[in-house]
Amino acid sequence: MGKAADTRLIILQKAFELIYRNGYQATSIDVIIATTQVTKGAFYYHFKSKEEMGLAIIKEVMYPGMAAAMIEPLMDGTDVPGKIYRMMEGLLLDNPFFDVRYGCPAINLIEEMSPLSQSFKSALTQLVVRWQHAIEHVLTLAQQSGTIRPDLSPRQIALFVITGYGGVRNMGKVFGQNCYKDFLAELKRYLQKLA
Amino acid sequence: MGKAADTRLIILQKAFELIYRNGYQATSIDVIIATTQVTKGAFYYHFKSKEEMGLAIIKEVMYPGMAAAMIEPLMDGTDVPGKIYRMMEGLLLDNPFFDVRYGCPAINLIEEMSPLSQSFKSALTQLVVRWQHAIEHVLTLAQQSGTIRPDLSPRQIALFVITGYGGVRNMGKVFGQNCYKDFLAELKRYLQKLA
DNA sequence: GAAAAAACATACCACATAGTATCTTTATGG
DNA sequence: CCATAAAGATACTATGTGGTATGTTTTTTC
Repeated sequence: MGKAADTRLIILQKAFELIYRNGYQATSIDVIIATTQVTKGAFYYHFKSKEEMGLAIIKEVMYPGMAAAMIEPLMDGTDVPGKIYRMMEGLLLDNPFFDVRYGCPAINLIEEMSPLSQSFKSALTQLVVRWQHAIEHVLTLAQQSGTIRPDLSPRQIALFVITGYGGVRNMGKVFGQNCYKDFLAELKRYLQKLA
Repeated sequence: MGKAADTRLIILQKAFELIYRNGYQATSIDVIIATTQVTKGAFYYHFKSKEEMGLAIIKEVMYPGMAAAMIEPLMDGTDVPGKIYRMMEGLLLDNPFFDVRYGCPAINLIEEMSPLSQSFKSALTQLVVRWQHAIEHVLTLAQQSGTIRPDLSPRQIALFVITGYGGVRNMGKVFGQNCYKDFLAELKRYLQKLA
């Protein structure tokens, strides 16, 4: 990797962490360049505005990250409710980067920026839609192979799972880690009843 | 009501709306006093800081509001799953103040401020705990009267319902009103299976 | 190895921010 | 009706903000 591409990536990653912990609007360019040791000139050479940097974070940091944690775990294996459950468990309990106090970077950004910026909203909608479609897809396959009931709506179930995730990330901020366990227990019960 | 108490209330209500739409940190004192036509001197006579105003909004505007919309609908009647469902439906579809684009004021504030301020976190935890206890309470009663299964955990179910709410408010920001309907349909299915 | 472009550095600007100091007006109790 | 305190108005400050102008250094290209 060239040195220029390297500083660009440093900015994206550090800014991602700062925004994750403090919010997009509360993260100033000045603290980003302070923590990255990158000067303002370098910053504005790589990004023409703060918004452009924010969108790059979504597309270049969050898209790949969510694919790894939210979609790949659904790929192989046949026990669909089990796969969905373990994907959720992995997200909530095993991911070493996520902190219960700060929730989920994607959910945080949706919450803060969707109403304020159409560009952010579009990029974040993409992200959620991909996840929903992945869940919906494995549910449809399970329905075709007869492991979950045919009268259920995969799209509806996928949405329900996703809303549960978004909500428990929110509740975790006030209740702490304990509510992750309770949520997972009830999610498991819910998923088992799909059969 | 005295004139002084009146301006205090005006500030709380207008600031509540502004924060609901734009977030707490993005809502400046200057725009609050501009939209309320209250001078800065008057503002700082009633609140010693922005944080004190924020906490007053939670306690004096949000507590009563949530009691009316989230707890009272659970009070009378016997069909507990039905009451929980209608409470949720009322919140999502009937409440004329809430706007799908801006989500839920309480959820927004939890998302933004819980990690940043212990005072906000405490006040907001109170709010959520009260709701959870109210739901848990009616579920326990239903369990005692035998209308829902005895092996289920009311606390766990209450948390699951609340997380669903928080999540769908989040998803509404990207998906719009449609996902409210889908969520409600799946919630109804989930609640009926508690019997 | 020099010209050209890419990458970075520094100093600055206009504006917004929360909060304060100091004043004037309005209500209230005797 | 007057003294006193409550309520409100105005001007100001220190700091932070995103962004720019204008430089210097480093890398590429021929």
